[in-house]
Amino acid sequence: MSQEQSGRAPKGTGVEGKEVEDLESLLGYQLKHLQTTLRSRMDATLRPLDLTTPQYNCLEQLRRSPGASNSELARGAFVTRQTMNTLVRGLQERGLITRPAKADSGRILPTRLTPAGERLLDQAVSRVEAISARMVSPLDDETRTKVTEALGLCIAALEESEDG
Amino acid sequence: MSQEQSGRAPKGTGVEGKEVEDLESLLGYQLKHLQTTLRSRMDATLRPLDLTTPQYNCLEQLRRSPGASNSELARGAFVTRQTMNTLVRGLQERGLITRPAKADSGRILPTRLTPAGERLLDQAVSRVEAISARMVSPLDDETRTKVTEALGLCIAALEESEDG
DNA sequence: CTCTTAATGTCAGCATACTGACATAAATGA
DNA sequence: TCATTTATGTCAGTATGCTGACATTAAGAG
Repeated sequence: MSQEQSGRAPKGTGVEGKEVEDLESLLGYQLKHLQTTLRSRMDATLRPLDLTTPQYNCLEQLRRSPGASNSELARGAFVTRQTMNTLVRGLQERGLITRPAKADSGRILPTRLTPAGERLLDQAVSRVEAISARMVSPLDDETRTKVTEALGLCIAALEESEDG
Repeated sequence: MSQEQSGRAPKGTGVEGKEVEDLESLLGYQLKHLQTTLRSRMDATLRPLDLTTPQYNCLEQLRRSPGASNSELARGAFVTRQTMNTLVRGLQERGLITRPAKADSGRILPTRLTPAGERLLDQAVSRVEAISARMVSPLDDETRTKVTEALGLCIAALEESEDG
C-alpha cells in the first residue's frame, strides 16, 4: 500500500492517497470486467444457435484457416491444445466440422468446416458482430486504434520476460 | 464472405479491404489475448503460494470488504455466486478464511480473512503487483487513464441494453 | 544413421464457471 | 395481514481451461 512502487507519483497532487489507490490494477480490473461482460453477451446471443463463445471462436478461426491443426487452433484461441481438443470433438460430433481419423503424413489431423458448419457460422457471425459493434460504439476511430495499440503494448510487456 | 453486413465501410479508403478486415473485433481479440496472458502470468507467480488467480481475487476483495457475503464476493469478482461458493469453500478448508456455519439474522454468512489468510495475501499482493506494474509499464499516465476510461465506456455500452 | 529436440495428439485429473433448479429469508405492495 | 418479489445459499449437471504425463512423428545435430 505505502511502498513506493517506482517513484512515479500520481497521487502527489495533494494530501491523501486513499481513493486513488491502484490506478495500475484498475486497468486489470476493467479488463476483467469488460471481458466478462463481452463473453456473457456473446454467450447469450449465441445460445439460440446452440453455440458457445469458444465454439464460435473455433469455427470462425477455421473459416480463415481451413485445414488447421488442433494445435494451431489452440494457439489462435489462446487456449491449450487439450482444451481445444475437447472443443473440436464436440463440434465434430455435431457435424459442424470434419477431421480425418488418421493423418496421411505426420500426426496432424487437418480440420475443416462442413457445409452445416458454414451455415451456422454465418448466422453466428452477424449476431456476434452486432455485439462487437455495440461494444466499440462509444469510441471514435482514433481512440479505438489507440486503445488497441495500448493493449498490444501491454501484451508485449507481459510476454517479453520468461519466454512467451 | 461477400455478403455486405451492415453497410458500414471502414474499408472505404481505397482499393482493397482484406488486411483491415475487423478493426472492431480486433479490440475483442486483443482483449482476450491480454486477459489470457495476464491470467497466465498471475497463476505462475501465485503457484509457489499454492494460490490461483480467482482465489487471490477473493482474498484481496475480502481484505477490502471484511464480512462480505458470498453473493457480494461473486459480484465483485464478476462470477456467479455458485462459482464463488466453491471458491470460498476451498479457501475455508485451508483455513485462510472463516465463515459461520449458520447465519444470525438472514441467510448471509459473513466471510472474513484469518490471520493465516492475511499473511498469505500479503505475499501474494506484492507478487501480483509486480506483474500488474509490468503490464502497464509501456503506458504513460495519460494513456493509462485514457485506456481505462475507454474500457469503461465499452462496458457501459454493453451493459446498458437488456438489463445488466 | 543415431541421438536429441521439438511438435502433435491424447489420456487423466482437477479447478473454474456457467445454467437450471430449489428452499429459505427479507423486503415490498396490495 | 398476505401475496409477490427479490436476494441468498446451495445442489446438480455440464462446459471450459489448466497441469502433468505419455506415445508418436518430424526435424536437426552429431
